[in-house]
Amino acid sequence: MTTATTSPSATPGPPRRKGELTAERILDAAETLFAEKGFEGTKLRDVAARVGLRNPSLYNHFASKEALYSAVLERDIRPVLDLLAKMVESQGELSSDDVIAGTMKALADHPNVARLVQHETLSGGAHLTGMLREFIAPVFSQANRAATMREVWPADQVPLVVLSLYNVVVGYFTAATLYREIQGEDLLSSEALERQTRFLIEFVNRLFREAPNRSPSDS
Amino acid sequence: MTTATTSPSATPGPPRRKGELTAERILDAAETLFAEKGFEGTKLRDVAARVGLRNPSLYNHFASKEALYSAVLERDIRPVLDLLAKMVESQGELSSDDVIAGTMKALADHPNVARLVQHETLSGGAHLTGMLREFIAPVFSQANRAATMREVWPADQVPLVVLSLYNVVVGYFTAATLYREIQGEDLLSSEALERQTRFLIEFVNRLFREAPNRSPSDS
Amino acid sequence: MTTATTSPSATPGPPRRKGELTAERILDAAETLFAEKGFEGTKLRDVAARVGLRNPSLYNHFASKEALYSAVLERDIRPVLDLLAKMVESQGELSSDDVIAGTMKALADHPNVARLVQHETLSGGAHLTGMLREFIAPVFSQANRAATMREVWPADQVPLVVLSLYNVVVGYFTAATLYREIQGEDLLSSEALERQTRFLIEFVNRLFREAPNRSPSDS
Amino acid sequence: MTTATTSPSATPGPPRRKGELTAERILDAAETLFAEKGFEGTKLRDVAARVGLRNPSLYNHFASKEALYSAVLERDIRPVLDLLAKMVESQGELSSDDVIAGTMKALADHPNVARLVQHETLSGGAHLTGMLREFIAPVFSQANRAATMREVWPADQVPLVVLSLYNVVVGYFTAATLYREIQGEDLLSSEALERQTRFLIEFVNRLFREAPNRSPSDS
DNA sequence: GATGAATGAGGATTCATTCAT
DNA sequence: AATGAATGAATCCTCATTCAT
Repeated sequence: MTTATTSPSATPGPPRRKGELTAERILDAAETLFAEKGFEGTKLRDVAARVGLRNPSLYNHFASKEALYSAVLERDIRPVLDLLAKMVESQGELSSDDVIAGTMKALADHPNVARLVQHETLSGGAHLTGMLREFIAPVFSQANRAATMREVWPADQVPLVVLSLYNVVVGYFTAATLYREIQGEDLLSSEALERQTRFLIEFVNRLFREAPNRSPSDS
Repeated sequence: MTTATTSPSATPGPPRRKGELTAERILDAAETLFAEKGFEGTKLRDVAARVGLRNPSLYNHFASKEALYSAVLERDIRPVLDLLAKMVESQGELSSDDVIAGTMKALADHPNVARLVQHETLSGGAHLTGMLREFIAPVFSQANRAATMREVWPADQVPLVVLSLYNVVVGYFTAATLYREIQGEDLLSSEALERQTRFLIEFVNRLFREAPNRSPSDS
Repeated sequence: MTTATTSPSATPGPPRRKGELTAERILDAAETLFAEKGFEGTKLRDVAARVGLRNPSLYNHFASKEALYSAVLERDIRPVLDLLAKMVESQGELSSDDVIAGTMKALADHPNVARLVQHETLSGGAHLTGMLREFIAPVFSQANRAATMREVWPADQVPLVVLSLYNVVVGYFTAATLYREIQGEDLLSSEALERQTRFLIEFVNRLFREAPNRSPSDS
Repeated sequence: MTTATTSPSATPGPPRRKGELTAERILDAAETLFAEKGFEGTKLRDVAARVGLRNPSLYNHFASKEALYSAVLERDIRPVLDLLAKMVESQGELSSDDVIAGTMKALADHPNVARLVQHETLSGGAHLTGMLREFIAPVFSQANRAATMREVWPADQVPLVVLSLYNVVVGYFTAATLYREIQGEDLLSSEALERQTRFLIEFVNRLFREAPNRSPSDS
């Protein structure tokens, strides 16, 4: 009906990457819905409808709802975690400001990532496959180490600072929808995102300031 | 069965109201499940099973799944919001430390509240009745006002501080389940909660500390 | 709630026929609903609500929904059939006008009877217990005999005349509800019922007129 | 399974539209059951079973039980009403005998129509869509006008004659099931239907015969 | 006699998934 | 690659009925 692939064998140029494109569009639609309604709340029919397909067509691209969900997580969360991992590793070369700006940029490009992660967090992360889990612990560990090095917070509170920062960053995106409805402002606009980035830098600055005489040019 | 009505006709103290108790237990079970799986992910059968009932019995106490969900939100969120509203109102009399400690205590008593709210936040809050919504905006407004008075943050970032604090507080409970699984520590233990409270006080302290000559001469 | 039998043992006069009255009121409510919605379409809850009772209270008066339905049929149809049977038997003494007027009066007193019978007729009469069935055949037979004696209609059409008369009489009440809604007139008002009675007399008159010279004073 | 698609790929004539056929068969099954048991008394499972389907498969063809019921009414009643409307309009060209014969033929082809209409009539016609309702009033009006022109019945009784005719025609089909069980004769056999048609013609004939000096000199 | 609570049976509906086309 | 049709499993919900109070 919608797709009228006239002749099945004539297009010579680009070998009809229509399939890939469709899969991508399915992922996009699924990302949006999974982010809003979670796994159980998302109906494949709605995903298909967003792409202009019927329900069963999704199975030409993904083996199951679970597979689709995993693919979304993989596609969306993986890059962010990779980025974080990279930042955390080469932490010596990057100022914390750079890390913040970089993270914010990564999340701003895929605002649904934060919401997907929140859903997983709420439900205990049953879907956070091992692959992804392996990333989280290291990231937290590294962050803990970095925070410890600042020698500002007592050891037993360092993980709480890290968790707080995590929540501030993630929560910003989580709250965006409701915030707009209640406060009337779009937290995902580029201005808002820039402001939040600036804010985060100052925010972290304050959290780790003090100590002897640590100037920002210190690290 | 579960309710130990000792003697069938003698209980003089509390008038036998097995019904109310059942409703309460249903709310408890529903709270737990809604908090973990969200509205769609929660099956009424599971709720009933937790109370030792069959599925249809729930309808003797709540008209529908929606009604049950609303009742849970109402019962759980309302008191917290009331508390917040009260605190925010009598802001002059309470130190910010008291507000923090009070809020933490309220949430610690009902750790699921934060998760329920997060679910609502993610899905756009379609279930947050107007009554409840009316509370949210004022609380944020008051918090904004209070934060503004500190004259620490520029006006356009005050809401971001407030939102961040909100996310830190709520996110702490949201992350508890996953945190335990990954970090092996129970954030809901009384020690952890006390630590978090202490941390939050210092946290806020730092965020609003009188700007210690923020590096005009510094950089 | 509704029934406030103040003291359980004091009323000396009439030995509290409240029970009977309740049963009667239940029958009334059930009659109305069964007539409108049929057996399956009628919910005991609705019946109870009409009497100001809760669902289970009906079981203090009737053993089951089936029993209640049978009781309604019994109470309502029986007298009409009895009347018909009596009329048909003593046909020599009654003019057809009297039979018509009598039947109409009986049905007018219980306008739901016709509708109950129609429901049974439509569904094949599974509930028309033997008792009631025994009545129908004789009534039709007698009516056939009476009609045959008029020597107006050919033998093979006599049953059709009888059936038609039956349908005219019963259908009048059946159509009342819809008729009012569409034509805006209440067929059950006393004026309408009188008019219909007069009409029926003339109607029958016409159907059986002709023949030699049968005058109304003939019989 | 049920549909004998002789060869799976050869049928040249009618383009394979198994779907439409299935929908048609569902309508058939639903018609039968709705006619007998009414809306509430009909279980979708039974409808599906008659077509050799499982319950949920019906939803591939009709959105809901209500939609299925409406579709049945629409499909079945509409043509009959259209026919009546047409007849009533071109009343000048058709003898009343033709109208009677035509109506009987239409109803004989779909004997369930009368029963469906009776169910609706009994329950107040909540399901008769406005579209269909619009037809009923005109048909009655036209019939009233036609009957009035005969100048046989007094004005206030004309609607009663029309209603009676309606009841005689519809009631014949309504009573068929029970009649067979009690009288042992099938009113829907072609002989019976022909006889009834003949009867109806004579019946109407008598009802509208020029008043043969109705016994002014008679009594 | 009335009712709150509980429930087995069932009924409409949804949904993920399969399969033939 | 897309889809109409079919379906098993499950879900929410209704209802008649029971029972203890």
